[in-house]
Amino acid sequence: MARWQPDAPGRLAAAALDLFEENGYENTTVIEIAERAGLTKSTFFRHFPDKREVLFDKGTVTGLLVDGIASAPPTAGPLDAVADALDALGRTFFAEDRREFSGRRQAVLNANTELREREALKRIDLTASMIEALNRRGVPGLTARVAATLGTLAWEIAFDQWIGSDNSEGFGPLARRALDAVRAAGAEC
Amino acid sequence: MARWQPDAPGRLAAAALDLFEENGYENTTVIEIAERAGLTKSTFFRHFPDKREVLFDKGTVTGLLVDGIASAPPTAGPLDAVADALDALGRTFFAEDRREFSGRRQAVLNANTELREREALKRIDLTASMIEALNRRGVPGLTARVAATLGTLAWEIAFDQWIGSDNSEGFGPLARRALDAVRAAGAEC
DNA sequence: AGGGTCGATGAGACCAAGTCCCATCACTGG
DNA sequence: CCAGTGATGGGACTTGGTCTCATCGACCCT
Repeated sequence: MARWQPDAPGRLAAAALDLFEENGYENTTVIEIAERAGLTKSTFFRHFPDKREVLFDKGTVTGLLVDGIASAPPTAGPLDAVADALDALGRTFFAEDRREFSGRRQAVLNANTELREREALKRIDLTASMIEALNRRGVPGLTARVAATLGTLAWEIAFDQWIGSDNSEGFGPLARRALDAVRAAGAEC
Repeated sequence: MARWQPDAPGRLAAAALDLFEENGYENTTVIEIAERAGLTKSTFFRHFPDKREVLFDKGTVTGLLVDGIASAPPTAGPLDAVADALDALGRTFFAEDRREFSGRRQAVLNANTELREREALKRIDLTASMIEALNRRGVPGLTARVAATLGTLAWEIAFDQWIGSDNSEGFGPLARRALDAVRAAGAEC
């Protein structure tokens, strides 16, 4: 078996996504994933702590969001800072070339409860990171919690639109509009 | 081994909570749980789909919340309906005699990522149920989403206070206050 | 060129979660 | 007293995940 080919984690992730699409998550074995990537079970678990994690990137999104919140203008309110961060995310991570992949990945996630569960945990941890970032801007506890929660909701809405529409206008603008809509809906509660 | 003792699921859940407190979730085996309850592994998995689920009740909370939202006065706004539902929950489920148990259980959940993950999924499913219930009241999509999300946040805040304080004033009032605070924080975003 | 070091991989034993099938027991009604 | 039914026990089996050790490949240094 040929060793030393580059980017083992990337090959494993690609193989996993393919197999999950073909046969479903539950009907796919870690050994099968590893074999398709030209590797072994041992190596799979050396790169990913468990089978689910192969579909999740390691904190780069969180980092981008936290940085985006931190670097928003000091005059910006909590939700404005979140909007800036989502916009930054749209420029760097949720770029057009990643849209098809994101859609495929999300379809796989939606099809399996175990994966949805992992996604739910990631979402909570992400929200917690946003709260911390807002706290560091001086936003008081509860306000930060509300802003981060609404920001996560806007993210979710914008993401669904982004992977759904064809002639898309990019994640950033969609997120801004979603956040405005959420803000408006919150006002009339 | 004595068979036919009553309430196998309850005995399993109690044994599990005890063992998780003593040795931690990861260091506890399903077989150990079953043995302490006077049962076997087979019976455990007959009552619970997996090891995590032994700490989660089967949808009664969701039912209570959905009913509470449905039976709120027609004039009540979305967040008011949610407040009524949380109040109903405080009267029927989060009663004083369940407080100590809830605290123990929550401590175990917080100590383990796998359990936090399951909790995160439950929270999302609960929020989805609340959204549906609000939709059935005529609350439009996005507004319902925001209201349910803020309601879940208020729940979380109130629950932490409820299991934390000693001379507690009950879950219902705490939830109402939390919801008001969340509403106020949302206004200044 | 050759030997040594080091990080990444392979191989396989091992444990626990979860599934499945079948035997067995206890309670119920006739 | 006996047949039926539902809950339990028992054990084989698959898979996820951990661990340890051997091995390989690249790079470095002389």
